[in-house]
Amino acid sequence: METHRPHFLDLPFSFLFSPRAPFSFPASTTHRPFFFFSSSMAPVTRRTSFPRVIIERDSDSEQSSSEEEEEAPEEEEEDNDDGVTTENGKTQKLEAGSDPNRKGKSPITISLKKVCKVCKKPGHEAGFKGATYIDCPMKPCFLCKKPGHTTLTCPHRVSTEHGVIPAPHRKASKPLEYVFERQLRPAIPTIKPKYMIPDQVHCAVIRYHSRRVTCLEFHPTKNNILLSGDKKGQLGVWDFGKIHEKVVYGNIHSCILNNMRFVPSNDCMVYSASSDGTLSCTDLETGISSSSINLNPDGWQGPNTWKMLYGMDINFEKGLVLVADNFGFLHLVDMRSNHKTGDAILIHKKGSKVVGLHCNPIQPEILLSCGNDHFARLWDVRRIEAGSSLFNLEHKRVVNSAYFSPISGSKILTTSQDNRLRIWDSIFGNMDTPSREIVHSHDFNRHLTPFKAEWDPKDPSESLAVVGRYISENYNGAALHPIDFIDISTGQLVAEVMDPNITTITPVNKLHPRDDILASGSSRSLFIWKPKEKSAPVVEKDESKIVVCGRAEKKRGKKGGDDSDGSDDERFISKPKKSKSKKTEWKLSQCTTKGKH
DNA sequence: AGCTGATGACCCC
DNA sequence: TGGGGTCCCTCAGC
Repeated sequence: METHRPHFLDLPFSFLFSPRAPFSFPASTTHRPFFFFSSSMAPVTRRTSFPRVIIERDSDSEQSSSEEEEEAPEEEEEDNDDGVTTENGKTQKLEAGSDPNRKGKSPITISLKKVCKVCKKPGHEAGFKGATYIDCPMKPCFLCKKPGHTTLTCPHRVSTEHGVIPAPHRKASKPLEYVFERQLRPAIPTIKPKYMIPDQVHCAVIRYHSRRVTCLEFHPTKNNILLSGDKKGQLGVWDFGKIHEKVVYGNIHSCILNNMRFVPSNDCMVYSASSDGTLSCTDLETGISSSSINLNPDGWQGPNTWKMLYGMDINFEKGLVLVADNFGFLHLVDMRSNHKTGDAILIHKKGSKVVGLHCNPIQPEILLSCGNDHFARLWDVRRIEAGSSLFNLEHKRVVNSAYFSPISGSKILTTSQDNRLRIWDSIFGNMDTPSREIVHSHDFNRHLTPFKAEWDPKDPSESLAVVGRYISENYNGAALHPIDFIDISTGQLVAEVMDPNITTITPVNKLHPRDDILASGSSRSLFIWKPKEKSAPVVEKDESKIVVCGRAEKKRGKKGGDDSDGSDDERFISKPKKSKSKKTEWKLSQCTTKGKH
C-alpha cells in the first residue's frame, strides 16, 4: 500500500515552527508532539537542535493481528507521551533523543500503523468494509448500548422476536383496569388482520425539498395529497396521484417546520409549528398564512431567549390548538379567534424541549406530551397546570415521540433515543413500567430528523407500527437503511422495506389513514410506497432527472451504494440539469398553479 | 475522492 | 447552571 506522508514533514522546519504556520492539528487530537506545546520555546535552529525523524511505516497491511496485539501495549504507553494521530487515521510515533547534540533525546520515529478510527487504538479497525459496518469492539453495542458485544453479535439484532423485553406480568388490580378489560378490550380484535405492507416505491420526488424533510401529513379527505415540512421551514403540498403537481410554500416559516395538523372543520387549512417560534395557519389553496402565535416578537435576542415551537395537536371538541415550546411550556390557541388563550403552562422540566403532543382520539381532553426531560406525560387538559400530570412515563433518554393508539386510544407507543420503542398496553392499567420494550436502531444523530415510530391508523388490532432504521445492513453489496414494520404486541419484525436506490436514512414515515400506502421522507426526497402488486413504478427527480425505479435485487457498490444517482442503472432516465435560478422559477411557477388540486 | 459544514444531546467540571 | 469538549453507521456540495 502506498503510504501517505504526513503533510507537515514536507514543509521546511522554519516554516513549521513559525507562529503563523497555516495549519493546526485536528481538534480531536489528544496527543501532540511536545514541540507544539512549548509556547515559550526559544527559537531553534533546525540543524543543530531538532531531533532526527524516522518514519516507521505499516508497510504490510496484511500483518497478522496477533503481531499487532503483541506490540500494542507498549505502543499505547508511549503514545501517551509522544504519539500523534494524524488526519489519515494512522499513528505516528515520535521518538526524541538520538540527536547527538542534545543530551537524552532520541530520534523522532513516526509510526504509520493503522489504528481504529473510533477508539484510536491499534489492533483492530472500525468502519465500513464494503457495505458491512464493523463496530469498534472497545465500544458498547451500537444497537442495545450494552458492553461486551458488537452490533453483529447483539442478541437484539433486528430479526424476529429478539428485541422484546417484556415487563413483569401484573395482575389487573385497579378498578379502571378492570373496566378496561371488561368493556374496552373485547372491542379490540385479538386476531390480527393480514397486513398489507407497502413495500415497493410507487412514486417519488427526488430532491423535492431544499433541506431535509422533518414531518409528513396526509390530507384528511383527499387521498393523494401529502404535506411535507422541512428544516428550512418550507411546506410542500404534493399530489402524488398526478406526480408533477407539487407546490412548495417558502414564506410560511423561516426555520424548521416541526409539526403540522389539518383543521378538522376545514381541510384546506393547516396549522404548523416551527422553530421560528410561530404557529401559523395556512390556506393550502392560496398559500396565505397567518400567525396565531409569535413567541419572538422582538426578534433575535440570542439563543437563550429564542423560543421555538415543537409539539402540536388539535383538540377539535374544545376548538383548541395545543402547542409546546423548547422551554417546557404549553400554549393554547383558540381556533375561532386564532389567538392565544390563557397563560403558558409548564408541562415538562423548565428549559427542556417538548417535542411531541397528542390528544387522545377517544377522549381528546387527555393529552400526551413528551420531551427532552426523558419523560412522556399524561395530562387532563380540563385541569392542567404545572405538576398536575396524571402519569409520568420515564425513559432513559429523550423521547422523540409518544402517540396514543389511533382507534381505541388506550395504548401508548413511544420512541426514545435510547434505541428502544416502549409500549403501554392500557392507559387504564399499570403505567409504572411499559408493557414491552423493543430494542430497535433509531439512534439520535444531530444531522438527522429524529425517528418517530408511527401507528398504522388502519390496523384494527392496533399492533402495527412503522419506524425507520438507523443502522444499515448489507443488502447484496449495498448498505441500506430499511423502514421497519413492527408488530408491537410481540416485537416481531413484520417487514423491512427498502429500495436499492434509496441509500439515505428514512427517519420520517407516515402510513395512510385509508389506503395501503406509506409515505416516507428521506433527506430531501419523498417516497410513496404501495404493496408490490399495486405498484406501477414512476419516480420523478425534481427538475433535474426523471427516474424510474422499482425493487431491484442487485446493486453493487460500497457503503450506501454509489452516489451517482444510479446512472449505471438503465431504469434511470437522465434529463439535463437545470440551473439553480430555473429551479426557483419552477417553484414559483408551480405556486401560481396551485389551485388545481 | 476527499474535505467541509450544519449543529443536538450529554457529560464533566 | 452553564460552557466547553465529545459523540457521531449523515448528507450534499464543491
